[in-house]
Amino acid sequence: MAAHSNVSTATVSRCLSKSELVRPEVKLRVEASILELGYVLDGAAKALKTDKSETIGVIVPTLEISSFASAIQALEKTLSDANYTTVLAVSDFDTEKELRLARNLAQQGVDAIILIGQENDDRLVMFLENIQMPHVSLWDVGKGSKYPHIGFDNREGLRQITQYVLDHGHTDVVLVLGGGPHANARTKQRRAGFEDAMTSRGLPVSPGIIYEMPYNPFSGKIALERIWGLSSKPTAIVCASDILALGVLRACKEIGISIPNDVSITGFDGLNIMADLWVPVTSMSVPAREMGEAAATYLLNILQNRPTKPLLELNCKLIEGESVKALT
Amino acid sequence: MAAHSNVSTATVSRCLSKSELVRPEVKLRVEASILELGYVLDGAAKALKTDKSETIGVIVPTLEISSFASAIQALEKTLSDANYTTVLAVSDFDTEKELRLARNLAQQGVDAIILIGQENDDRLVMFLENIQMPHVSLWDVGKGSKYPHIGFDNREGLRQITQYVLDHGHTDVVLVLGGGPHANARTKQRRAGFEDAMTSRGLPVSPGIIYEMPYNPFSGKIALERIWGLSSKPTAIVCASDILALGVLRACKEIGISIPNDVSITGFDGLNIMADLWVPVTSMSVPAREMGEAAATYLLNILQNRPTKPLLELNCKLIEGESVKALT
DNA sequence: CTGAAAGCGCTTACAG
DNA sequence: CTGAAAGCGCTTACAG
Repeated sequence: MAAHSNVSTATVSRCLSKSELVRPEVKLRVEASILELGYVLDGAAKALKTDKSETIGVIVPTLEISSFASAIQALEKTLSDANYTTVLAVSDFDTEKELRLARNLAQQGVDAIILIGQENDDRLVMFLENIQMPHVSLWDVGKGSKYPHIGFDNREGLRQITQYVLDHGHTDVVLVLGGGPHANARTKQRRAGFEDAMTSRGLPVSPGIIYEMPYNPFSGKIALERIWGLSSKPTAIVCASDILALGVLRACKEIGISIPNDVSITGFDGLNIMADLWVPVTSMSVPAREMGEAAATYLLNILQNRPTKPLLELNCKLIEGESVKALT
Repeated sequence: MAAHSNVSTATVSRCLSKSELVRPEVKLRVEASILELGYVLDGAAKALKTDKSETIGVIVPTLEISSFASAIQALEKTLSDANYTTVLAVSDFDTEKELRLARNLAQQGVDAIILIGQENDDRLVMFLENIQMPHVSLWDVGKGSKYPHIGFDNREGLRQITQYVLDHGHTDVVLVLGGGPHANARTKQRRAGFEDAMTSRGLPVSPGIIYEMPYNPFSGKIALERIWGLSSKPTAIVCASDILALGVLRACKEIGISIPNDVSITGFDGLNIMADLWVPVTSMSVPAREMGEAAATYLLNILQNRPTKPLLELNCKLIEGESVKALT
């Protein structure tokens, strides 16, 4: 390569960097050789020398939740516009796998790591701190954490949507919550938000009105069946996530329960299809793209030594459907 | 690191590889040091030396089509189980960006590249062939291409679903097709499949019954408005993708067109929410996970010099909804 | 403006 | 079973 254009490897390197230290005629010669030989710079060698890979890792529980996919798409765009590459790892809600993936990404040489919708496991963040890997967590404002977070207030969001239900005259309300083995900080906050709204109205929150289930669409069905077996049925079911709401909805359809006439339902996450379901479901839209973009921008700032503010709180937005009936 | 456990770097390296050439006691000492010092192997140096990064690149048009996300999730799982890392790039349906991303991935040192739902651009595959980068394309069986493909027969799939519509007694059928700037081989095949079904029944296929639109949900709405403005309205609208069908469906709801009473609709892609829309939409399910898995397995075989078969054709599956009315 | 040379942190024949 | 040494392909002071 260098030989082919009669220059040193140093000059080739300078041509490839922005350096305008190279004489135009030489540069042209080198560029011709690059094209002719189909030369592709070896990123590994560059990374070894410079200790920068221009690569950022993302760990996400699943791609099958469309708001996670949106966030990733947004951050990938921001990174790729800055000539950074996104390295993707899917943890499948598995704390151990998450750690393994982080270790793997670190070894792979990513310059920073973005954690999306992370589980409630300190070891991961500790590991990143130990190896001094820049990082930021999304989907949570990380109250009480001193590590960088970009997210929204899950507690407040759930409080708002519950309040919306209460404002429609419901007093007999249950909560369906993703939890069990997947319980994480978000889950706890969402539960707390529900409780906030209830108690502020003087409504009792007995453990019996909270259905904590594994996080998948089948749980919604199981929850609905249990709820519908009660002697005194609630008038509204608040779901802490759209996936669960979808499961509840499907079960209602099967059994022939009419929404919102027989029971009202709300979701949370603002999945873009909630409005298109057979009953448009009232849900809370989450700032997915904004979080993705903000995370990418934040880390690019860090890596390029620009001043930046680490902890950012964005807003949810209530999306009104037709799944909540006003009780008079 | 090597000093800390009183061995050479060679021995450390051997401990990290599977090599059982190291005495157990030495190995223990080294492992203790690794833990104590929080040592993380430098992947860039390893890649430079071995010319393997154990990293595979994926280029996808968007993550916001859930079948693409499913495929990626499946392939990521397969790769990560084999200790490979997935590098993600989103092309946004942009042929130029796609090329840029491929170049970037190559430079980054990925060992192979998976192309998902690629545009009809030979330059990309040519580039990969030139630099001898192993690759495989998904979402198409690549009839007539000598390069590795894993996919399904788009033409046959569209033929089948059109046939299903015709079998329900429809003779006045139109096709809504993603195309325009995003026209690709798939689009052409789907169109051909529609034509196959029509002509096999002796039905005419005038250009006027094919609505080729940009690929997004808004197009569905525009198409529906144009179709509904016709003096003689069709009894069925075949959509070449679920996203378009969703757009058409939304427009019908707005205008107050009842499905399937006023008009029948079908989709294509088998997005997992089609069955949950306000009218469950008959669609063709695409083997997304299977393609993702097969692609990962195929490339792992290539990279590890195992014999493997490159061109694989999987099957679609008709998912019956309630969006097609039987005409008597 | 350009080149010679060192060195990034690994792996791997080669000796022993 | 272990170590000394070469070398992977870059970048970057340092000279000139």
